[in-house]
Amino acid sequence: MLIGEYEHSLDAKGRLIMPAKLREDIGEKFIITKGLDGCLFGFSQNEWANFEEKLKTLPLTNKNARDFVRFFLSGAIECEIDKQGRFLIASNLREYGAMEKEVVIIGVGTRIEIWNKESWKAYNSDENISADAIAENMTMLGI
Amino acid sequence: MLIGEYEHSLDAKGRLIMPAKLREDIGEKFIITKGLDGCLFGFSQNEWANFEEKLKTLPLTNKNARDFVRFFLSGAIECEIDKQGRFLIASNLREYGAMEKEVVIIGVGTRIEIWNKESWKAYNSDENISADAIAENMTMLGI
DNA sequence: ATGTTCATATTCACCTATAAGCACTTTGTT
DNA sequence: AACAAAGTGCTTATAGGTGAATATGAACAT
Repeated sequence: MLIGEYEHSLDAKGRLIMPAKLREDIGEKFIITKGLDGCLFGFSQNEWANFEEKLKTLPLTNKNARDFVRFFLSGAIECEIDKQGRFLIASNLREYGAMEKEVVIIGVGTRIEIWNKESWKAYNSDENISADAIAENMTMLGI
Repeated sequence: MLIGEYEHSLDAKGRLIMPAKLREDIGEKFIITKGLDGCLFGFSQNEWANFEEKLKTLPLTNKNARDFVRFFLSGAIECEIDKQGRFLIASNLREYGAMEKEVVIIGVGTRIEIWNKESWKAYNSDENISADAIAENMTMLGI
């Protein structure tokens, strides 16, 4: 189970440390791709395989399906963690996530998310995320 | 599995580097043809065989189906990657894709797509691709 | 407090993939 | 035969990716 929030920084070549606590669950090789709300998603190979299976069933003739598949597959790349615990974030993904130096990595159960630190702070600001609203949704889900 | 996004440029003779990460999966010889949404499609020999099979099942009696088959088969050409990792894009296909110099190659699972860089940027603009639509599709697929 | 260990940050050096230029070959045209 | 156009192959330069070494700093044990 991928959980927690970790602050780290990209090196000059765009590499990032995978927090030690996530390393085992995410695996030595994993996949990152464009996510929602301006972050990047990272999946373990197992989780990604599930996802790919679903994408394969979508019809080529449907424009909406093409868009969806293009978004995730063209944005995806396999990463490998090096001996020092780092992995490279491809330049197009760094650009998509507006990442320069300080980033936040969070565990979200089945995946990790990589955020530009500023975006993460903005996303978590009171205007955007309120504990009350979250509590309300919890009730809806019967938690 | 063909994934990722790569920016490269055509040389003066219309040749293009096949990104190192796609080279193994696409094979030394592969097929490119006219694609949808203004790009070119590229298939490995295996995937092309699959695709041809599907085209064969379409009813010749249906004008739409005839058009569809003609579109893909008439545009198709076999390409070979040279020692330096490049392949030639036939001039009619370059013309179809409005390609001059800067192009983007993406992996989309079973095929690659070759886009004029400008068209790709336009395709990915907010007006065209909405996060809401993607999120909705994700929910539908149970991701 | 001091020393030890582990995780992360930083720097540098090397190597590979790609870009770009040029020359040669082939093909088709006049 | 001479030429132009298109295709092929080689060479060199460079940016970006990769790996190693070292520095920093926090956590923990003595």
